Amino acid sequence: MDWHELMGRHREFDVEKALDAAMCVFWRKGYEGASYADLTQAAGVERPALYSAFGNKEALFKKVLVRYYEHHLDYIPVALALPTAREVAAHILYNAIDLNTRYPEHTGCLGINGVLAGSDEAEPVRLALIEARAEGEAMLVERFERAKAEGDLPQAASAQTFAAFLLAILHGMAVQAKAGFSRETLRAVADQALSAWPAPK
Amino acid sequence: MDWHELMGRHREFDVEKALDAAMCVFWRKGYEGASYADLTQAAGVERPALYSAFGNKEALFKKVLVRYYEHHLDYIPVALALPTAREVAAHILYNAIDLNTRYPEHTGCLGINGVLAGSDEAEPVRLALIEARAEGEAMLVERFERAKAEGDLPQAASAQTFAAFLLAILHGMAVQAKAGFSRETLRAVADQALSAWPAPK
DNA sequence: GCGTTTTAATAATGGTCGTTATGAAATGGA
DNA sequence: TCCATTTCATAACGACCATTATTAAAACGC
Repeated sequence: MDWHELMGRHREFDVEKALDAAMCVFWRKGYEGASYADLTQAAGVERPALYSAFGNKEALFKKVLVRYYEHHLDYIPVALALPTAREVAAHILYNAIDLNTRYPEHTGCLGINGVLAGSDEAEPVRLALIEARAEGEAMLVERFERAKAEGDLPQAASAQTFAAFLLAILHGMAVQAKAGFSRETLRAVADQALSAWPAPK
Repeated sequence: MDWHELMGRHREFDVEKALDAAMCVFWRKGYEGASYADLTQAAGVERPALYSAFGNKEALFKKVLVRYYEHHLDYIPVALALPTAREVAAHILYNAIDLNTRYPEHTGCLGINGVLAGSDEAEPVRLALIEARAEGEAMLVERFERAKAEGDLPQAASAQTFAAFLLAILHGMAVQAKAGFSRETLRAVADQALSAWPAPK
């Protein structure tokens, strides 16, 4: 490699910095929502320079994805080396939480956002969907408060937590269904979630 | 209402059918991935007819969303009326699974897909992301198989199920982070998930 | 310094997007 | 029958999209 650096004009921009800039844009706006104008502006590089360095938009996103796994999902191999499965799960979960909330300008996960986020003019629709889910969540919270009052859930339990947990499972299953998971697998996920449920009384 | 039906030419297409057709398209392709050409073709209606009946693309999606809640999420109020919180959760979970897998041409949830799915030419990227998650899932399955061999997970447990469950939580938390959930709420969700984890030995 | 090779910058390409004039056809009231 | 009103169909609009010719500039080996 690098044999081509011996001749010709040198590249004037930092490839790694440009890749990080592109990652920020994709992380925030998603794949389709990120226009090439956004990417070149964030990288401070003209269009043909990005093309010659990384290929087209799809190739650039895939390079960004590799970098994301190497630089931000490096806690996963660490977790996999832990002694117990519970520690594995805990390590992954807590590190994912940190990653999802560390950068205010691009929350969540690049992989999910990559196809969940969208361009700016789609924001009203995103907000409408978020609001719709929030209404559902509020109904669940109210219902679980009633359950506490009826002794159906322990007094120490948080209705808000149970609602958020249930919604997380629902969102996760929806993403998995989109990814082609079988009904039986989803059923097993749901049963596993229910096994965490406190017994009545 | 309907005062305007007394005069002028009558509408020649069924508004409800057009709304259902638009719902199918949005469900499969997401909001941004669904072009107005897709919508008019699916509805069998010319462009200005859709505009005059429902407004622009955003207004049409919101009308579709209302219809989705009324026609496909009607199991939620039913669930909320069940006697125990566990039954509420179980009813919602199982009905969501059915909804997510009932229609092969538009799997998952309209709400999630609305901002998760995309247009056809973004499919290579979707597949790349799905493959990346599948690799992570495979690593988790392998790790949990080892845990079973080490007595860290019960022999009766399914490593595949635990991996799918953990991924569902991760996906759900990513969606929630994107929706603005606080770090503390996500932490509570993770702890709730871990409370379902079987104890070692 | 010359020639070769690579990058940089400007600008243009074809295509698709969401949205909308425009005018013809149809309907009911007067 | 004629008018007011609404829908229908064709076609066009400007904007933005991802992608690339094209030309100028820079850096090396010789």
